[in-house]
Amino acid sequence: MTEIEESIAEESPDVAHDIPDIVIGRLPIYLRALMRMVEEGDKVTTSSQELGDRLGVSSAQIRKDLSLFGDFGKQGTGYHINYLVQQLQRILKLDREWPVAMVGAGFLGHALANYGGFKNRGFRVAWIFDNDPETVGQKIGGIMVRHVDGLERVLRREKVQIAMLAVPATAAQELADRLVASGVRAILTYAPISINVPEGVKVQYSDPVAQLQRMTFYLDV
Amino acid sequence: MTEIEESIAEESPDVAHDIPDIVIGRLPIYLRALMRMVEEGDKVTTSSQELGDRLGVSSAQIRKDLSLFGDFGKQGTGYHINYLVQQLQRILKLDREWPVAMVGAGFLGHALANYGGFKNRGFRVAWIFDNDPETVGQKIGGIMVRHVDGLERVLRREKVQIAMLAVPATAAQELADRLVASGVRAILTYAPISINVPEGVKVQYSDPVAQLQRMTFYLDV
DNA sequence: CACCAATCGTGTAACATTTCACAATTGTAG
DNA sequence: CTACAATTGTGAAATGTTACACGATTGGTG
Repeated sequence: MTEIEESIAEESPDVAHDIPDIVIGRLPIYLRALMRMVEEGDKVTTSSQELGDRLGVSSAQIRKDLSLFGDFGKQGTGYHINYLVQQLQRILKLDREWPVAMVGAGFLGHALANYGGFKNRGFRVAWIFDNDPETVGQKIGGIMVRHVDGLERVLRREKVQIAMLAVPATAAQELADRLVASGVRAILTYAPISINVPEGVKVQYSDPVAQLQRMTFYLDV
Repeated sequence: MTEIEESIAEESPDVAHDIPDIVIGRLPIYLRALMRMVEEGDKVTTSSQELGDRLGVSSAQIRKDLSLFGDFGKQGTGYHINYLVQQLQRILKLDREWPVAMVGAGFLGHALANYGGFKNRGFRVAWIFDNDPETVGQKIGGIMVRHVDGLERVLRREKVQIAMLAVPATAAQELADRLVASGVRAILTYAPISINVPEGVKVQYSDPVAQLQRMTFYLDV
């Protein structure tokens, strides 16, 4: 699902070495379902079976994925939900709040900057950049929009590692280059174009049209 | 594969069931890059090598993927860009314009409905639904927002097969059920929750937080 | 015309991922 | 205290995906 072209992962101090990226991609999904169970509050433990049923994944896959990081479950009873949430947050380095830069404050950047869903999931939109004089200076979700000219200085100074890119396709590669040059190591881009980044930088793509196109193949006329 | 199976596959009008979904997922990316080449307009042909370099994919993978659908290239010269675009559009059933329903006209649904990028890529936001009396009746991108109560009637009547879902997590499953019951077969959802749908219905997920979480694993602290 | 560089399509090998199936462990009920 | 149902973690088998390597074909050049 997901799109192709991601840079190769650097090693993490912990266990990162031989964990397949495809497994890493499933952990946020597990975490999301587990946090939902916490909210529901009607159970203390769950099983790989129950979790898998909710997510449409086999129980064996969940057990195997989790076993790459440790023994989190208990035979006969399953997984303690709160404990597993904690462990997944630790593995994914979500036991902190990452400041994120939003580049592009058009319709989409505006909507995402306002999105309340980052809270409690590890992220906070901390800076917003745009190149439109009308937009610069306005506040979005309590954050002042800065001119994109100051991007390098701010990101370097604040050691920002994560950025979201919501600019036109024509500007995406240049801005990605500037983000990388400013120390950003993870980019979530909404521009409908593949961008090239050096090794060690991760890119995730979100192109609604490409996602729709992936489904029409299966539709009847 | 035996010879018999091979010839059946060749003659079968419906090649869909032997094609891995992961290949289908790459075709829109190829198409996107090829359409960009068309826009650039400086070349008539391209090669699997050039395309792969742009996308960070091996040339062999591109050749193998395409070869599942036919022989589109020519030894020595590569692929005729316009022809390959046409073929990919045909394969992905993008040689028409699919009407899409947008469910949820909050910040995100609003932004997506306004997004100009659907044009010329096979889609058109044709209906917008919301449950907020303030929003219903307003126009977004020239489309009148209807009350979600009328969803079933409209989608059935218009035979809509594709929907985008931009509603809170708590409402997502119920609305997905209603979409499916109304004949929708492909759902692109922005709600941060896994939804369950019957066989034959495709779902694509776009949860910005999950995508960010997938990258933090690789970041240094 | 003969040669050569470019490039495809593809069989096969290598590698990656998922599923299976079961011993081991746990908590519970009688 | 024992029997049992639930459930994990995991080695091995099955399945799926990618990369390699090469014959075949093409168009261009001398």
